[in-house]
Amino acid sequence: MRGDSRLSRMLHVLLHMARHNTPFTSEQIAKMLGTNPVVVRRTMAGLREAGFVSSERGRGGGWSFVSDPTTITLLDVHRSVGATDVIALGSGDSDPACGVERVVNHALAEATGEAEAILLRRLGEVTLAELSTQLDAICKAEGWDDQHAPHQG
Amino acid sequence: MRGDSRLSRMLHVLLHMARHNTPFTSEQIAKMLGTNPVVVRRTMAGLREAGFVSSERGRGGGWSFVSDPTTITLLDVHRSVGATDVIALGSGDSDPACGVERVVNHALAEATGEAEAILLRRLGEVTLAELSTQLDAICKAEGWDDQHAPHQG
DNA sequence: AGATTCGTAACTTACGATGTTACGATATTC
DNA sequence: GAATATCGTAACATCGTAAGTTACGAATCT
Repeated sequence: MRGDSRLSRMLHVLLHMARHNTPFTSEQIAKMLGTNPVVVRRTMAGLREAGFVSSERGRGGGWSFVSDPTTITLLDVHRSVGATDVIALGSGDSDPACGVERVVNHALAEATGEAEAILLRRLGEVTLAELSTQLDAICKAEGWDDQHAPHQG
Repeated sequence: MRGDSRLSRMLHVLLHMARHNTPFTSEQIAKMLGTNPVVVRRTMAGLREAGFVSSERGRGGGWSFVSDPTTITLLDVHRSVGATDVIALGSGDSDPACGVERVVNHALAEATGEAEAILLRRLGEVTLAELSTQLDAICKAEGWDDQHAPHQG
């Protein structure tokens, strides 16, 4: 897999957490995502700042979902993990004297701007609650219990 | 500037070349782009394979535009430079057993897929000839001759 | 006090685009 | 045919970002 996996990972975690009452430790989440507890804390710090989760230290501590899944969109999560530019097509100088560069920059900005706008709009249209509903359908169709579904990734 | 600048740079070069008859050396192009002749050759090799330009070795050699600007779209150039995924939002495992991951992957693929489709469509709708026409307008409005316009970038 | 768990700094690794050096191949000029 | 100009390409270095790792301090519970 290439690029930034933070959004994907955090959605994964949030979906699980929104369906359980007990806190998850960074260790557990790291196993769930196939990564390291420090990476989990680092990434989830953004979710905490956004108010989506809380963390408690010490024995019995861990991460808890403390918000309303119907109000959190994928865009909210995307922003909370501190993602930068999603579209990697750079234009050159931002204030070019060269007319050629100005024409090129403008054409590229048109295309990438619209694509990025669409992406953010789509992310903003989907809530965690909607994903959870989709998950219900899968669990039911395959006779799964979310708690015991396999977790290779 | 962040990300991949190859498309931007190659459009810059192609626009210049399409308006002149003499070949450009890698050295000249490198100065134009603020980079290195080797980078120019490396990137323009893709344009040559696509049939948009040709290169000649030895004294008096260099790069020449050998195609029709009305038939080359920005998408053609984008593809010829060997660009990979433009949208950097990765999903996790491509064939996950975990239902949560399947739901997340699907939601992200929907959003990024549509954004990428829009981007490619837009790039495919603009030809080099159209950019050249826009450039004519700028040159005329500002009393420029393309040959002598400044080239800081 | 001891165990658990998060917070965070510091360092390393991985990867792709870019930059640089070096040298060989080819074409022109004299 | 020697000198020069120019591309072709390999090899290596640099840079930015996400990710992985180690280490240790802070907080909380038993």
